[in-house]
Amino acid sequence: MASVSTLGYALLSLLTRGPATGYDLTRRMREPIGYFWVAQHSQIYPELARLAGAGHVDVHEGDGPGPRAKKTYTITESGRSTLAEWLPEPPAFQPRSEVVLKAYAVNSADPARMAEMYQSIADEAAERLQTWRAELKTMADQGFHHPSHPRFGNYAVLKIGLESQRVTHEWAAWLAAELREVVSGHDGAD
Amino acid sequence: MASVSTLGYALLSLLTRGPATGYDLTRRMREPIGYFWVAQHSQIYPELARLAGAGHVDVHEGDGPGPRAKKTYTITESGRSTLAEWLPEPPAFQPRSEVVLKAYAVNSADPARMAEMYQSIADEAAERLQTWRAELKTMADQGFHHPSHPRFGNYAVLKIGLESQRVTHEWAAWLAAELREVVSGHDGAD
DNA sequence: ATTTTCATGTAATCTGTTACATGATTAC
DNA sequence: GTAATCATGTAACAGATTACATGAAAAT
Repeated sequence: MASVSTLGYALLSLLTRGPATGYDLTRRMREPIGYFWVAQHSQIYPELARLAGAGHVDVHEGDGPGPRAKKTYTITESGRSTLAEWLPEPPAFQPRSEVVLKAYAVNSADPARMAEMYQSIADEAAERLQTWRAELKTMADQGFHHPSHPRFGNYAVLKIGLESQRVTHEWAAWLAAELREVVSGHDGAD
Repeated sequence: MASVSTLGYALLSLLTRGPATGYDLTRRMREPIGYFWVAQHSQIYPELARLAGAGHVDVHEGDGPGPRAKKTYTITESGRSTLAEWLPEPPAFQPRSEVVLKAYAVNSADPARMAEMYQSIADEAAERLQTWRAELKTMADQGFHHPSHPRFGNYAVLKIGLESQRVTHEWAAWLAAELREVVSGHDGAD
């Protein structure tokens, strides 16, 4: 009884949205769950084979565009119940942010260059914030914001994605401004 | 010229706060940078050896409590400049949150149990929020909030940590409330 | 004509976790 | 006396990234 990895559960979650090929899943792993969970196709293909071996997904082979057959995966009852058991278990926190790590060591580098870097982070976050805000609105218009809607999960993920970008934007902009103050020389003692 | 891993840079960052043993670094890797970067001692010891081999840290061996010598590491000029070059480079985003992944699949599980789980997450975040708020105040009282203070990095990390917990708290509480509504049956159509 | 998209796989490498292993000193 | 803290290491395994490899069809 090979236990399922977190990536396996991520794939099962994606397959609750409907059958898909490994290729499809690689793309779906970007929006919106990809804002919080990433995987390359080289990781996805072997994992799908494992899930199929465990009976959590069914495979249908058809003609492919390239030299190999195209495989469409469908979640099975076993897959659904395995997923349902895993979901309410207390999830692990997994930090690890290079953005924040660099802030920890911020005074070990040139403040002007660090200010530039954090300003870029702030700008990118602001852009994402705008895009995702529009996406969230579209989802709400489609009724995804109702907790019983089958795509409520997409809505919930985008919602925290939005808030995370807002926090990143505000924090990075603050940090960039503080660093620019150091550069300009007047430190503004309070 | 073996290039330094992200963990290596994390250790160099910690060593800018002063010399330390691998054991010390394992503990320092918890507060506050540990809120955003974690590592076990089994990963830290070999990495310190690599940094020493590359000349980024100096080692001083002394009497240890156990069968082996106690090694105290100090960052070198080479270590400082390597760190300073890495810092302004655009950092990689590394998502990967089990908490959010589970939200993506939230309607594949029992809503009552999921509501409980997210309520726990919300409660834990609220607790951390309180603790970290107090810590941030202590830091500000010590002058860490000035960008030229050698421990400004600690302050900056704690600041985003706080905001992240706030967002997690609000989002998880919202999600738990929505799920409880599903359980109680009246969905409140808008 | 060339690039992008569709589609699947493997190999080598790197990163990270869990478990094993040792032993002195200090606090309860 | 027992548990926690100090202190360092290795081995086995699991998870993830980068690069290699193939090839048709559609779009530019």
